[in-house]
Amino acid sequence: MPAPTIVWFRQDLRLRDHQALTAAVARGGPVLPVYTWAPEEEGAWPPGAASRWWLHHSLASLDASLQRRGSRLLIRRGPSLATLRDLVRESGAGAVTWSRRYEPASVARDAEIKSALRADGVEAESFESALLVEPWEIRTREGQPYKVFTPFWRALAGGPPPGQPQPAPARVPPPRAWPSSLTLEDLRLLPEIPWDAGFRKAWQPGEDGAHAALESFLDDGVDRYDGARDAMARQGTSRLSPHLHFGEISPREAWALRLDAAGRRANAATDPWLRQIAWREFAHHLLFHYPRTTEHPLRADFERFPFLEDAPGLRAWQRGRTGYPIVDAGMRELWATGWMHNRARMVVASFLVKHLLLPWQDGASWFWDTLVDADLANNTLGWQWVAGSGADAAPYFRIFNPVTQGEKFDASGDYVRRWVPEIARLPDRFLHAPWTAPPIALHEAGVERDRTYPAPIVEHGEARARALAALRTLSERSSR
DNA sequence: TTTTGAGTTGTTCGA
DNA sequence: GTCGAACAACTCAAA
Repeated sequence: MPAPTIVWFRQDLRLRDHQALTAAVARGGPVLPVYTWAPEEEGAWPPGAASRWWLHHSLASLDASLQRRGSRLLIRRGPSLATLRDLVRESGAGAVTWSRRYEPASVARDAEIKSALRADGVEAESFESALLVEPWEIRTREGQPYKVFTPFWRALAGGPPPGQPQPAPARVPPPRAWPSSLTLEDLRLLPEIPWDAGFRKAWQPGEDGAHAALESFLDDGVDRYDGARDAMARQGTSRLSPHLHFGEISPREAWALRLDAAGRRANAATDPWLRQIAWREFAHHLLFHYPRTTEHPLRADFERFPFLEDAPGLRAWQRGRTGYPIVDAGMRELWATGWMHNRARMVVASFLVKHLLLPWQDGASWFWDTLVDADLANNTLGWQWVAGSGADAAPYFRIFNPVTQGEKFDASGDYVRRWVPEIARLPDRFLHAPWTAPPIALHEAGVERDRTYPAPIVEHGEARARALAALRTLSERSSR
């Protein structure tokens, strides 16, 4: 009987299309699936509260899936290397397998663990899992990583199609005796104050939930995606991001399942939804190649962008009390459900960086703590893109007008009414700009300026001019 | 090497 | 109401 193999789970909480698991099963001996909780190894970015909530439920789901296949999930606390060594010793395991991660802290840690285990005489093997293509496999002709999405996308869509996803193993052979394990509750991932009621209604973490979400989107939403994804009140998006982040479904599965109405594989070059999957891919590749960008702007001149300090402004933004209904609706959706519509993310991010002139890093930190899909690569790319300091950055003049955005993408007002109920009775034409409503309309809607709902904390025209002036300081000084 | 065209998601202003 | 141009200059990627 071959020695046991340890499968070290991290952000790959699934059984399907899982090469590290498949390889472990193929070795023929018992398999020990383990999760090690080691937030201190995530550098400056240990999982936030919303992520921990998701993680708890996803681990529970993974354990249940393993139990249906004759196995279970071991849970331990880090440090990861010491924990894996303990398990090797306790079980007599001859090998450890895992799925690669690409964030700066993980890359360094995993390399260390791999060489330490090998030095111990234990086989250690990592597998691809989270991406369609490894970050070092796509390069420009110059051999550099892509910094512009469109050519990256052409290279990805024009390259060989991603491999076929593998099925889950029918059975995961257990060891004769299980080593000790913590319980999931021991990790204390769930909030002590029960703020998660909205989360439970909105989400089903775990591999089954991921496939349910994908299938309902493929049945129902994907063909309308291009037109519908911008409407904030509708479920026009796939809502797959947290499932992808935790690896409950692999991008290869998403890619492979994407069939057009006639049942053919969708065309990678033209499918708008596959393009979004490619953005995720792009973000991960960029973070791998430019690990400093979690804190530092990719474009160095933005180091001296004249951001302000404004604690009350930041707090108003976080709490959804800026006086701009579409901004406040987004921020409150985030707080209540751990998620925000993508269009709303752009609007609130632009508002923080351009209207309030607050550092994008402040926004990134808040999103990190509050999003269930908080993902270092996506978060970094998104914020730098909005700030104008990143790859393929928004042109300097792209400053969202929160009123126009609201009128365009929440024309019915359903989104604002849902998340900012105190102004719900305002007529549509004032809903996105309550300060323009005449006193009688406010009165009839039961809105009292500054008491029911705040007046705008900055005036759009002034804020826009101020942001443009701040951006101009960069080009002035650099051209000298 | 040099040149050329392009670059996710916008807004405003004036005709 | 609709439309097109202007809004910095720069960097990237490929020819």
